[in-house]
Amino acid sequence: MKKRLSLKDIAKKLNVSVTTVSFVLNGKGKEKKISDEVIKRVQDYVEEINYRPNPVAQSLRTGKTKILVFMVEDISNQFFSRIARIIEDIAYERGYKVIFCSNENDDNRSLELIDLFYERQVDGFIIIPSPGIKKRVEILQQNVPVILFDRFFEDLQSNYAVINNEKSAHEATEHLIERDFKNIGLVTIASKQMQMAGRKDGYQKAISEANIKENILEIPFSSATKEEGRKEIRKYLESNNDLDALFFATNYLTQLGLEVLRDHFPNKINEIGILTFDDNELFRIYSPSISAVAQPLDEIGEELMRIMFELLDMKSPGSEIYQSVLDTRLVIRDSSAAKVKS
Amino acid sequence: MKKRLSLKDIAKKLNVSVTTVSFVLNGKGKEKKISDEVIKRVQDYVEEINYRPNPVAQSLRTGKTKILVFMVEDISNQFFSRIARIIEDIAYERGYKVIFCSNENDDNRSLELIDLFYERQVDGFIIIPSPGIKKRVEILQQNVPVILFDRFFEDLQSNYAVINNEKSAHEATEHLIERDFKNIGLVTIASKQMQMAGRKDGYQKAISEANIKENILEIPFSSATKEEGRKEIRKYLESNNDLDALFFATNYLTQLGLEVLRDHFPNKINEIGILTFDDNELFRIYSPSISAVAQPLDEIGEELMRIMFELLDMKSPGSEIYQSVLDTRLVIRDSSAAKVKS
DNA sequence: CATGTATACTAAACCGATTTAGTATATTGC
DNA sequence: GCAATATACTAAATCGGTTTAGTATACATG
Repeated sequence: MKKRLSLKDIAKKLNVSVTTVSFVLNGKGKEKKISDEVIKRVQDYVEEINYRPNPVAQSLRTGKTKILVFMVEDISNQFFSRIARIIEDIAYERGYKVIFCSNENDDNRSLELIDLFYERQVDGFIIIPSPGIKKRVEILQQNVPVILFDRFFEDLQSNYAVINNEKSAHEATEHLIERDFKNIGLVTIASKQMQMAGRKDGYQKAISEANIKENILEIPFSSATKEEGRKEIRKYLESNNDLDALFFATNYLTQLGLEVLRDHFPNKINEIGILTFDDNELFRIYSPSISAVAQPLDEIGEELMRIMFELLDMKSPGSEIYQSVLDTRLVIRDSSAAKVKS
Repeated sequence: MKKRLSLKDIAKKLNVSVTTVSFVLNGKGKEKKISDEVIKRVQDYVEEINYRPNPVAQSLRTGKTKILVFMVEDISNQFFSRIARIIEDIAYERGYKVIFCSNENDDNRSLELIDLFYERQVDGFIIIPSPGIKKRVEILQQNVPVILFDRFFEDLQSNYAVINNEKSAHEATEHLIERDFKNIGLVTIASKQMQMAGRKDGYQKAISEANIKENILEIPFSSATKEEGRKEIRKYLESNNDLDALFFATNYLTQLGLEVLRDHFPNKINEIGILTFDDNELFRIYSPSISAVAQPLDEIGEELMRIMFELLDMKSPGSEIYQSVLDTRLVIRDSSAAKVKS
């Protein structure tokens, strides 16, 4: 494979200066008073040899890399990889590449990754922030476009696209109440993260409005291994025999819950109402199919990129703030059908 | 945020040359006869200001970007995103970043992406090749490390890490036979891709060894939308009422199959044996839990990266070929338990 | 005819590193 | 004491673009 050609080679071949070629390539021919004849010669030759400028050199000079970073908790999680896929498509259409990375919701990892990519001069960040990186985000967004999603910091002005967790959980709980469930348990994780708090609030609000009693299992975050989680849920179900519906605050918990039901309460699965936050294939295919609060993945992806391009097109970062709160969709399936009471 | 410092700034500050600083930073101080005193002064200052060389400039000069490309059909597919996660971790440990991209199993998209990233001077490619890119892979691998996975081209010498599809399908089918299933249907897609062919071969071999009759549904690849797929499977089940077990050749088909069973043959799910290629959460959690041929995701990821680093550490690309065929694990769950025949 | 202003281009600086090819001084060998 | 070698460092080229600041020529104007 022959060596790649450079501007210099082209210039030499055409007997013009590197500058001229560069101007033409960047569409500044007219503006820079290059004659039509030369413009055509350059364009034709460039076409002929299928020349493409070296992006690394361009990045060095311009400080722009046409690379965006998409940082989530764990890219192997459906929710994140689905959005990743959407973002990838939109980015490539505009000539941007995307580097995905997983921060494990760990502050140190997040900070390392941010530094790493900031150094690499990526053009923008889309981040699910781990709890303790507010300071870094604040500084970062003064230098480069940053958009948070899934959650944000209440006391930091920043760009974000999130869903309305409280409203969604409220509606979902109301749905269960409408379907005549009277003793609805919420299974969540003990976490101060805003999206979890919002879901809990929504649940509590609907419960108290209906004048029934709340019943919450908060699984300690530290003991959130699968085994521990299952144990907690099992204990909860055993000691709350009168529950007639379960609302799981994340898909992860729902999966644990379904396993527990299958393995230890096989009859209950068709007697108890089940509703989950975050939809995925599993819940659609499961038998019974599981009702779910579906986040609008396409919308989230599109919104994130819409904001990103607004920010990229602006001259001064930080001069305007974009904040989107999107609505979820309640997907009603068999698991929340009113049950025939025995 | 103050401007980032460059080698020049450091050199000026310390009254040495840029060259000296560069040598020290690259650990060539001793070799280049820089005095211990100067080495220390440079190191201390660099430490103090927490200087990190500009990776873009380094890339321009060295031609290396420390970026790898991981190209799969669709990054939002569990199978791929799980491997992506493993690769990400290993790569970062060695200072490499990974760009993930989805080729949709489309040749044009694959070629575009390859060109795009080759231009960007990425250091290596890990690729699930779409059917028609053999030529490009052949050329590519002469210039940069390339490893194929999931499938490869039979008539092209290349690095790859794949699983033994035939053996896996053979074992899986044997397992069903052992469990006393007598009329085992294979549901696959009509595709000449080697991994699909291998799975079919393994199934057929086991069937003929057991002296029972084969029964194959090949869903045309073109009509492989969800709706079409479900229709095909439904028709198949209706017209093959005597099937007592189903072996799905991909997890995608299994999902369709489970839906069809749930919606149209609700009793059959517990009467019929079910086995799937490619394990995932869904199958573990499903009720009944679904037996599966599990690809060793960690091993695949680790093997890919092991080979990648071998190739990266070599001076001349292409001087050695690495080919790995990994074994799968048969995860036996409830769906393949011997059924009580009525 | 001298001056001003378009036109059509180019030389050279620059981005920030790495690396080759030196140079100046000190030390060693004979 | 003088050439050869080692030591300790540096100037400048290079990677491949973009961009600033010119230059040379043609043409118009008073």
